[in-house]
Amino acid sequence: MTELSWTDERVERLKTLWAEGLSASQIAAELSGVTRNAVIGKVHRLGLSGRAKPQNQVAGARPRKAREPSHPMRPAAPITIGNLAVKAEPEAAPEAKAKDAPVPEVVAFERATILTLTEQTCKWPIGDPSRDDFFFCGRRSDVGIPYCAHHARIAYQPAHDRRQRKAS
DNA sequence: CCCTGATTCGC
DNA sequence: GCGAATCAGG
Repeated sequence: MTELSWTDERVERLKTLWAEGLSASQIAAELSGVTRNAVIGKVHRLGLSGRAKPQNQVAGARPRKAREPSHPMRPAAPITIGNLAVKAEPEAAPEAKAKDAPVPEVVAFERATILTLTEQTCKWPIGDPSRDDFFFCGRRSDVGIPYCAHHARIAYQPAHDRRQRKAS
């Protein structure tokens, strides 16, 4: 039974995955038989977009660029510092499906910069590396370990597969 | 060039 | 309603 259409179940998964922050292509790879375009198209038709739903919308207003102001803090791509290869965390683990408290997790960062990184400095990236307000966690880490205990945990968590399919 | 989502428009 | 093609950005 390979009904190729947006059944309730499929739409549900789409919503869930989208809400979890998976990219359209990843979702497309997850749901067989659909391309990322299809996913995006459906997402828009469903009214989901940007993953942010400001319940109120001025009638008539058409905020073309209602995009998210980027993530305030998110490790993304791997970073290479000298001969130290720093891997950004694979995927932030969805705490509890937006159910419990968001958990502020405000830690005392040391605002380390590349110049102040040492073998014992946590190299967890904070912010957007392309911005000037970017810095590293900087707390003390064990020798040989790129992250402090806190971030090492996060970095190791997931066992998810990097599903990056290529459509033809 | 890789990727991302947004929008358009023929079906 | 659907999604490929296209567009715009990183």
